[in-house]
Amino acid sequence: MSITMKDVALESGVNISTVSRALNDGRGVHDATRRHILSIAAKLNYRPNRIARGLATGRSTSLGLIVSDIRNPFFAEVARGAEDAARSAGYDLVLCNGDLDGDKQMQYVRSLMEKRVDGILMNSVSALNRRQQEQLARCGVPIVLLNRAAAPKAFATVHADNEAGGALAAEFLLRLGHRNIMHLTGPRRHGNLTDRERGFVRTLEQKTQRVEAAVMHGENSFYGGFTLASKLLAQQRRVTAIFAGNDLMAFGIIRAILEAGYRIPGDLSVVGFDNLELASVTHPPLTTIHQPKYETGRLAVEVLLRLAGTEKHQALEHKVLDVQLVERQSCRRLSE
Amino acid sequence: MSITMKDVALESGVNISTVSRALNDGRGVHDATRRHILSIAAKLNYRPNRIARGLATGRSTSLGLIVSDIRNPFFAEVARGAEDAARSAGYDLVLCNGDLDGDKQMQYVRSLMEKRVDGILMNSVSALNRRQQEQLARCGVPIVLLNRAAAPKAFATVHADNEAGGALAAEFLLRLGHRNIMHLTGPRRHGNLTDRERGFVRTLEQKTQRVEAAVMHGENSFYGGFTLASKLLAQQRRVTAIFAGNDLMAFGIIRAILEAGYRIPGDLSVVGFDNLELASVTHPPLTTIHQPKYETGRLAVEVLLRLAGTEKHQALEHKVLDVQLVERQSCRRLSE
DNA sequence: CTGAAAGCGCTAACAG
DNA sequence: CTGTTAGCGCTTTCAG
Repeated sequence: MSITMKDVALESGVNISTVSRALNDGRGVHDATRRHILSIAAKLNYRPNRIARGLATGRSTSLGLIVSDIRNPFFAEVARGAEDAARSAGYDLVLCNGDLDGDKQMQYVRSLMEKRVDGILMNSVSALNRRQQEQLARCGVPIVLLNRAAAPKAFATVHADNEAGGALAAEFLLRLGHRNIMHLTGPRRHGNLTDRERGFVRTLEQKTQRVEAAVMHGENSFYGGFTLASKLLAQQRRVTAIFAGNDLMAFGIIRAILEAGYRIPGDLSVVGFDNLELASVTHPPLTTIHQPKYETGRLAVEVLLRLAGTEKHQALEHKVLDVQLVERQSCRRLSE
Repeated sequence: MSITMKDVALESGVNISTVSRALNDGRGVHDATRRHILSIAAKLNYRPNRIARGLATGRSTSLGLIVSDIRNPFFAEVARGAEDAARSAGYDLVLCNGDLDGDKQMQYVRSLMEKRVDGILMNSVSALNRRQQEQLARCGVPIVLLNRAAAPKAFATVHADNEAGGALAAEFLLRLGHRNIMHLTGPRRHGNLTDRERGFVRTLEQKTQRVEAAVMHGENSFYGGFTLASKLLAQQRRVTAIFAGNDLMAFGIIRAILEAGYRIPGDLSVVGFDNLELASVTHPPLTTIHQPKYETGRLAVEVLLRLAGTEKHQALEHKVLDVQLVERQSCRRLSE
């Protein structure tokens, strides 16, 4: 079929193992023979078969990336960072959409392990039950998570400081004079969103007594935000500001508010989380908490590759990235 | 290290090849022995090594997906469709970001071929020069493109009817009474965008004589749209409507218009292309040409898998998917 | 510095 | 229906 090392060896008049050495590090091969072999390989247009190489070495030079849904712009950004980092290290990335479904995620993990990936980057394990998490923890492949781990010693993690971000949002809204604030977010027990919620609620509670803050949980998506906000507006509660679990939900919230005939920030202020590129395209442009998404993906594979290098998959790193408030035009100062 | 077929064979008291048969189709194995082997395999928690399998069979059960940039929501949607289809056929998807860069794309192709992927899904080949395209055409792996092929006999294709979409946009704007229309789009010679432009311009030209239509080319991104529109507005030309190459650019255009103090659709109408989920979140909601993105990805993988099945990679299919106008609130009828 | 040889884990004839 | 036997293409000791 295609050109193999054997062909190159035959043509070069050397042994196949010499070809192997020449083509890899090149160490321990006479410089002249190495150059000769290289030129023959080029002439024959030799292409290594990485899958054979993988069988022999036990490594596949590929990584798995399991995100909830690549259509979520946050994950797309992370994926890009991850792919760039993987690629520049010679690895490639297998994309998986876990849909926040424990069984589906485990299927992906199994499939990736059968392909002998050298590491797995995972969105979150909060959709997995106890048994699944343990199974994952001792699967023999390094894993890094994109949210805070429940069990810090089981997995490495790389994520933004979600709790601080939630606190930032709360402080900002309080500073503007808001006292009736809702938090519309995704499902309970969703790693990162839960941390944001905690930071937000805690700050509200400790900063002042006469604050009404309530949380509504829904689907983590554009439609989830839309639905939640529609429900809220129908209740006619006196709310002056909304903190969304993320920008995607904020977009849905904005849409619902505008469709209901209210104005932003005139009637309602809203702040998001993520700082997606499109956060500046809404009307009004969205005030939001910025987190370094691309960087998260990049860092996560760097950590992963470091783990994949060592024999012991220990020395788990836990990187937390800074967040910051990006003030645009979706919030207003409340008159006394 | 891990459990292999040999272990299962030893434990079951049969030959390794019987294990192989039992674990695969199961044909030609006595039902009782098969069940026995399966139970042993389960007990031992046996996991097949797909990379060894790949070496033996010559197939890897994985596909490559090369898109410009997964952060482009259009590609994210396509990728999701592709991944779902691949997964349900037992294949997995290797993600690559080609960045519209010919050399980078070819590097990806080479890397994918070294991993012996069974097929490649590619955004476009218009960034490749003649030599690269030919090289690609005879690389021995089935390829399907996501835009109209310059050489229809070299690659299979799956894409929306971009030319019809461009025509649709033109007809719509003309029907509303617009006569001074600009088309702001991405780089020249960008497969799909070029087709849209052609349909748009052709329709304008043949429907009426006294129409001014001009095209401005820029970067295919949010910022590209923003920049182009800013430039246009600075020129003070009398334009009443803008057709954007796609929604992402339309978002940038909208942002620029609003920032310059104009109103949509009061001062300027704009229509996009793609119908991204977020097209309904802008203010005003964007009128756009819908194309089936998820479906495109799904179909493309199906075509690819069909090609991967046959020995001869011929019988190239060319699927064109319908588009349609989605009227929202970013366009107005011109008073006489 | 180079060659010979064993083997990674699985499949696929070919016999029996 | 099952066992034997070659490999798939490459790496990696171990000798020379």
